[in-house]
Amino acid sequence: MISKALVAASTKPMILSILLGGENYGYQIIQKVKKLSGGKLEWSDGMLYPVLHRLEKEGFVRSQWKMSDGGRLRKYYKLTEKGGEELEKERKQWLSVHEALSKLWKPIPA
Amino acid sequence: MISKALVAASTKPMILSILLGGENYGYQIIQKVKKLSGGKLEWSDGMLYPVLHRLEKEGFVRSQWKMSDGGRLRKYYKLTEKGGEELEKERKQWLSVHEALSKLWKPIPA
DNA sequence: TTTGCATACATAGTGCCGTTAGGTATCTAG
DNA sequence: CTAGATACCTAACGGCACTATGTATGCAAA
Repeated sequence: MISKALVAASTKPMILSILLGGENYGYQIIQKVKKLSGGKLEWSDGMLYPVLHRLEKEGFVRSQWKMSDGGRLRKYYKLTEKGGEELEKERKQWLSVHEALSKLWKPIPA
Repeated sequence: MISKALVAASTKPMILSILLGGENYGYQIIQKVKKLSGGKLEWSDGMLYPVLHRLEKEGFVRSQWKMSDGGRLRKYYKLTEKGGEELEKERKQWLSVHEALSKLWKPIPA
């Protein structure tokens, strides 16, 4: 179980990073996150869709309804240029914090 | 500037980690965080004190008023055993998420 | 000496956002 | 035909950082 705060901090960079690898639909993103984390991160759909809508509203992703081979309608999301820039900012922020925490977790400082 | 969500996710592990190295008072924690992050993380006191109170209420830290050499009263916080266990949980969660993100950020997968 | 800044603690109101819960619809397997 | 997975959506609730504000002390510059 991952804490709420940590989920909140990782959703945006995680989604943008996944979309960096190509377009995905919502349900697919949930499955990828689960697999990527080895089952530790299990997102609910009720959490994901509002985030996707917000990201689209802010111009970081763009969506498109498409018919899958199975004749099923899905909403695919892809990263925009602005979203790519945002991802880079998010990534830098994450790494800054991670670095600070890593310093504290290293038993023997240089 | 670090996003609100990322700050929220890192405050608890960061504070507990700092207290792992010995007792500290509030203002001191803010300064250490700033230094540790190279100035990227600048916590406001209005954010920190409620967190410390909450951590104490939950039994993760214990506080004690002490007179400093300069004759100044300060509230020192130290990690409890329970707080140490909590830190370990927080650390594992953080590393899980970090690992998942790292996979997405590695251009060439194995 | 008084003005300003850093130090040092505290609380209240606001707003964001994950969580929980509930709703609709299609596809597949038993 | 029915149960579960797939696939999308929204509303109410609660936790928590942020901002603003208040109090008090020590120190240095004007």
